[in-house]
This record gives sequence, structure tokens and C-alpha cells, in this order.
Amino acid sequence: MTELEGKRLLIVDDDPAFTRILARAMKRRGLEVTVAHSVEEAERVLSTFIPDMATVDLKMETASGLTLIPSLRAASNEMKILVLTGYASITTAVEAIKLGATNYLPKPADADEILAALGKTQPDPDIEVNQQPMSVNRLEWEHIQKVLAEHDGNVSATARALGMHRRTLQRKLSKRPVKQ
Amino acid sequence: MTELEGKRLLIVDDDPAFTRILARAMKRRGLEVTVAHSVEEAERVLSTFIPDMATVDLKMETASGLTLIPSLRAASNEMKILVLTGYASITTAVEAIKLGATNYLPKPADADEILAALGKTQPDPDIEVNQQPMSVNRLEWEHIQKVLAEHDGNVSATARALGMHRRTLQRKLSKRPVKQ
DNA sequence: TGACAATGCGACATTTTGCCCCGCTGTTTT
DNA sequence: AAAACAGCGGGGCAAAATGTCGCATTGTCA
Repeated sequence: MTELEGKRLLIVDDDPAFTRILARAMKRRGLEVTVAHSVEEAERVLSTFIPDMATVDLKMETASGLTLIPSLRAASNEMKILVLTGYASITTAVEAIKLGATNYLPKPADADEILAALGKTQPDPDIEVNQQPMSVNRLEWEHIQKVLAEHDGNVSATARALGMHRRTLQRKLSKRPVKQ
Repeated sequence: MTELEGKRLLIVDDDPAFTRILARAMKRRGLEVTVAHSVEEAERVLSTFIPDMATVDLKMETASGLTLIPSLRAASNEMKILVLTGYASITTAVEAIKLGATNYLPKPADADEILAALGKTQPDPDIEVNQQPMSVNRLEWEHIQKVLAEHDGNVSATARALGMHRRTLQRKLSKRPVKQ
């Protein structure tokens, strides 16, 4: 881990408990950590210095972390950008990588996983494919996320498009996605 | 759909039933379709001509579809490459995009979804409106049928694979007038 | 034949859902 | 500016779906 010594990490997440713990773990590993609790705050940080790596939460109070990725990537081509979210979906993962993220991890993830994901830049065609098909619940979650993205996050429109009650969709969205 | 007329599509998937249906649907839309049932076969096709777009399955008998993506991308920067798999996961989605895929879709997906994912860039107002996304129920139904077939009709095994209770799967299978 | 998995189904507790109704916040219309 | 409108989040409640357990029956295979 010595090669991490002194590297600057920007953590963007509006969960104070999460950022506190992660920041501490990263500092213990010798990183220089800055925390931003919103996209706006992150933009301000960017105007003062350019971090070497960044972790970005997707679901935040105000703007989505996705909107921050282009700014981060514009600030530096070398920056390692990791998207980290408790509401992971294939749709947002694809979107994030296309926007220039280096990697994408579902929460919960510990500090070592995060560092590993930040370090693994090169794609590997030989990673193994799941042997299990998706669970129905997971498939539903992915589908909902896709349609939601197509409707720019408009819950009402998505519910209409899916022929599902808005209240039900709202409840489903507030839950964490199922594993696997 | 006229802008699709005559475009060459390469379908890489080792499921004969799937390729047959998809090829037919795509031909009906005016595409020129070639099918490869393995990565090797796809490589051979590539040495003959360069398609405008390709759909690639991940889980195939021999090599994973992921290994094909660099070849496809090397053959042309313009090619639309869609990864399409019943064994979708965030990990492989991220890898696929990093390797140069244009998009990534979990199966089941119908022909229109696939075309959309391959990058319809035309601002066609009608398409958006009448193109309803698949309802969650139908999506679920198709997925269940697929996995059930993979397990030779074994309900218990299917329920395990789908992470769903056997009793629930049983009930779903019994009373299902397949509504859209 | 014995062992074992799979099936169909009843019964019941738990969870999810559909539905109606708020209040609040922006945006568009009048 | 006021009113009308759309979207969001959420409370509460009845109806429906699901998870769970148990049990008798039916393959299947060595």
C-alpha cells in the first residue's frame, strides 16, 4: 500500500456516517482525504485542487453523482473515479462507465475493496460470467432502473409506462436492490 | 426504421432458438443479419466482412462473449456492440463497457429494445410514444419460462435458481393467463 | 426395493400491493 | 398574482400475493 502514500482522495457522499468511516480508513492507509457531501461541494473542491482518485455516490439529496463524473474526468484524465452506490443497477453502471468512471461498486464495500476497484484500471475479458441466472427480483429491479432512466428519473411517468401503481413503484425504489 | 435498411447485424449467441427468432425479427426490420454460434465462428465472420452492429451473448459453450468484444471493436470504431445476456451482472456490464461495448442488456429483451440499445439516434417522435416497455409481469414470465426450460421443467431446481420459493413459483406457473 | 428428489396442495402468518387521501413544491396557465 | 397542474413522499387500510410448514403422492435410480 505504500504506493498510496500521500495520494489525494476525494470522497463524494451525503451520508455523514459513511464518509466519516471511509475517510478514517483511508487516512489510516496513508491517503490524503477530502470529503464533499454534495455535487456542488465537490465542484468547489475541484476548483481548488485535483485529486488523484475519487469515490462518488450516486443517490444523493440533490444532484446525482452521475452528473459529477464528467467534471471529474475533465479535471484529469488520470484520475481514478469509482462510483459507489447502495442502489446499484446495470443501467447506471453502464452509464457511469460511459461517462468516464474507472469502476463501479455496489455498497456495502470495505476500504480494501474500494482501493482494489480504484486500482484495477485494465479490463479483463476473462473474468468469469455468473453461472446463476438473475433472480426474478433482481431482473425486476434492473428493468425498473432502465425504464426509470429512460424517463429521466420521473417516477410518475415510469409507473405509467410500467403499468404499475406509482405508490408501489415508489416503495420499490426506496428499498435496496436484492443481491445477486 | 428506414435508417436501418440494409445495415449489417451480426448476432453472436449459441442458443439456436434465440438466434432464429431474433434474426427473423431483425430481417423483418430490413437488416442484413448474420449469425455466429460461437466466438470462433464470429471471428471467422469478421475476416469476411465488418458488420455495422453486433449483439453478443456472454455465456456460451466455449469462450465468453467478452473476449470477442476487443476483436469487434478493433474491426471498427463505428460498430455498435451490444452485450445481451441472461446471466447479467454489474461486474460483467462494467467490463463489457470498458472493453468497448456500446451497451449491455439483460435478457429477456425484445427486438425493439435491442435496436434501441444499439443506439437509435434519430429523433423519431412516434417511436417513443407507442413503444411501451415490457411490463414487469411479462418480463418475469419470460424469464421464468427460460430458466424453467434450462432446468428441463424441474420446478424445484428452477425455484432455487431464481431465488424464489417453490410454492410461489408453483402458484405463478399454475394460474397464468400471460397477460401483457 | 429403499432412498431421495420432486410435486401438488392445504393452512396460516407475513409481506406486498392497490387505492385513496394528504401536504408540499415547483411550473405553467389564466 | 392567483389558480391550476404535475410531481413527490408518505400515512393508513383492505385485498392480494408470498413465504413457510407439513404431508401424501409420484417419479427416479442404483
